[in-house]
Amino acid sequence: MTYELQEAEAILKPLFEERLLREMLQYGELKRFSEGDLIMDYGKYVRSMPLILKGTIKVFRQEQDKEILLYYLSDQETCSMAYSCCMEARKSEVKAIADEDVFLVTIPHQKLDEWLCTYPSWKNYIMRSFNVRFIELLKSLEQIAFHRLDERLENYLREKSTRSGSALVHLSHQQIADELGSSRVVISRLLKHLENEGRLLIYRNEIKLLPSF
DNA sequence: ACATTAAGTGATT
DNA sequence: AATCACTTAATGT
Repeated sequence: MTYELQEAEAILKPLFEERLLREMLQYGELKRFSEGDLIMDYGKYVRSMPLILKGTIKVFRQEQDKEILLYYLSDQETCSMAYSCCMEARKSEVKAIADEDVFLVTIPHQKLDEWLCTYPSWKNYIMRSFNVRFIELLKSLEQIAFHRLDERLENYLREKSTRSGSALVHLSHQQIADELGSSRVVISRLLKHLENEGRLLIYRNEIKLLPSF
């Protein structure tokens, strides 16, 4: 057994029952991507569903000329969009890019549906994934509907900071603008304002959140 | 020293 | 809150 298989097995073991785990390793394909790699693009047929073993993926959606970040996928998560796409053999409506090095296993579409009937742990996993994404979507809907950009920016920075466990967030104003669906100029202004209030410090490509944040 | 990229700012919509 | 046009500052070669 290769090292890759062992690694995959170790990660999946706590999630699924033994027989499903065997099938998964038998029919699934293990893939690795490096930071920045294009994993899925608009218009490509989705014939398998990825299950992330390690790393983070950003999922985007394009509407006219704008592109917005839909969500991140991380360890042990799967893409609900991919699920519905490949069940109906539709083309991808999203683009996925590796945010950091990614190790994943792809489940062929025939198995998705088959396992749903045979393995309770698979059904639970799929249901939970949909639920997690749904809750998250409700949250971002609430953010957009009820909070102004300055509040969203603060929440965004807070999340980045706690996620990385550091008060230093290394992102350019442009990157932040892209993720919040705003423009660089606006983000720069809001950040400047927060800096004047003494709540953070701005460096090049880096923002330091002060204790008062 | 020069080019490139990031950030700051006033004016306009 | 977005866009434009322009400036200033930081970094890379």
